[in-house]
Amino acid sequence: MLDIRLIREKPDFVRERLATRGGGDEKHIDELLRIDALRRKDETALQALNAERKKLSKDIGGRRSRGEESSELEDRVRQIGDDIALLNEQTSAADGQQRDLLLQMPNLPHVHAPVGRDASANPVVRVWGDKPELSNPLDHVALGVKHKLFDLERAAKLSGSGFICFTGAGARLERALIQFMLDVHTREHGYLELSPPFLVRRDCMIGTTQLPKFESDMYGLEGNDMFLAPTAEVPVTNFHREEVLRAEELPKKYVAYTPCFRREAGSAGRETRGIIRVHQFDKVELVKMTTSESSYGEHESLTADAERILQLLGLHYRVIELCTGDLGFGSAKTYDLEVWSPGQNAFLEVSSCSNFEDYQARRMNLRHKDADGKNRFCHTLNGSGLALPRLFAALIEAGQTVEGTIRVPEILRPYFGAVEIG
RNA sequence: GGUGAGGUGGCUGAGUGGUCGAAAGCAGCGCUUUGCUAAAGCGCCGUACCCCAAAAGGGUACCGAGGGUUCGAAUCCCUCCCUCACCGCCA
Repeated sequence: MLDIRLIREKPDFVRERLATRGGGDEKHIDELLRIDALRRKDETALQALNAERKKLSKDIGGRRSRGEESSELEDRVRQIGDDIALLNEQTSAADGQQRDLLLQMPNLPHVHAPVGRDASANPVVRVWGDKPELSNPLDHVALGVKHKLFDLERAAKLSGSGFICFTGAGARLERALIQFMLDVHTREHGYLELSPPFLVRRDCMIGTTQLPKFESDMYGLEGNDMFLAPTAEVPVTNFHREEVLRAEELPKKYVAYTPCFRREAGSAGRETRGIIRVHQFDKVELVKMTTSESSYGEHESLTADAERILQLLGLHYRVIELCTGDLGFGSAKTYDLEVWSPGQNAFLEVSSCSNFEDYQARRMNLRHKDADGKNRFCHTLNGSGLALPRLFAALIEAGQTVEGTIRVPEILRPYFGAVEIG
């Protein structure tokens, strides 16, 4: 969430930055300023009353211990107590309103973020590799059916549409990719592997900004106030919530494999063919916690770490930067990695690498000591490294041969156990 | 799920209604002493917010969380969360 002091001191700057998102959030700044001013006025008055009560109560204690009369003092304090109760209610109401508004307000896009309305304005940052030359390539659904890599009809019988059941070589390829990616990130890129819970508390979902605004996209548990994590970002970024980290232990670098659960409410019929958009999918996620000074450098290297997977697999991809209108709620800067899908003749998003600056950290109260011993909010970053179903789809489409088999990249051999499917 | 014991500052740990934001010790920082190391002595050493143009300074809140009792709560009562032990159940 945004720093109320920044809003107070530079409201025009905040308004201008928010306006680049095009979501109309800048309109709430005046309301926020009004509530903030009211809150501070009431808080000051409340503190004066508390000080008076504190002093008088001590006087009463002193008088009583000397056996003196104190009833008129007690009456006065009782009166003050009533005033305090009233003011207290007002200030905490204002405090709650302020917090609610701040939680609904997205992060400020970085000042250098490309300005644009939607995805069509996202600039391509770089391209790696070339499109494979395939004549009349099959798409991943046809390949999946042909080689019995997954069974969508039976998955629907179990859980409805939008679920995958990988089968045979498909299940093995899925597992091989997970293991391969975890090994690269832990052994070559220096991330510490976590295997976190998949169910998380409401506070964690607020911390990483899935809540309160996007609750309808989440799977919640009846009677438990817990949620199925929509991404490992939630448990991993919240791992150090409410902690004060030492500067020398930063950056923290974590990698985690988890399944991800998303209702995808409202997206029925959109990109829903095959395994491209589903309610449950596997993902390997990268998370970093850094200082404000190093976060943008760490953002570049995190993105490079995710790209490395596609390079090792020999898959053609491009990196785009999200423009202000397409940027995620909590992000200040995001690169998306898009892998080439020969079957669909399109690029598929397989990773989104974001710098949240201190936006999530402020919600989670995640801080670190700086050189002066002061507590400062960390910067948090994350990126998929990578998301499985789309990677899987691109991989089998790109690997298909004229003989009708699917070539598996050499580097997966130790994990998959074979170089070919079919 | 049941019963019992607990949750106090970076750590250990005292504190059962007032002068307690909290003893003491450890760790940390500064100074003094010292041939180095070590030791000793003295001082400093929580967080958030509010007031103040700012600094200096002042103030309020916080002893797991939230309510309640009281003139006054770390301390008494209630609910919840968490930890530990035992029982039940169980991969």
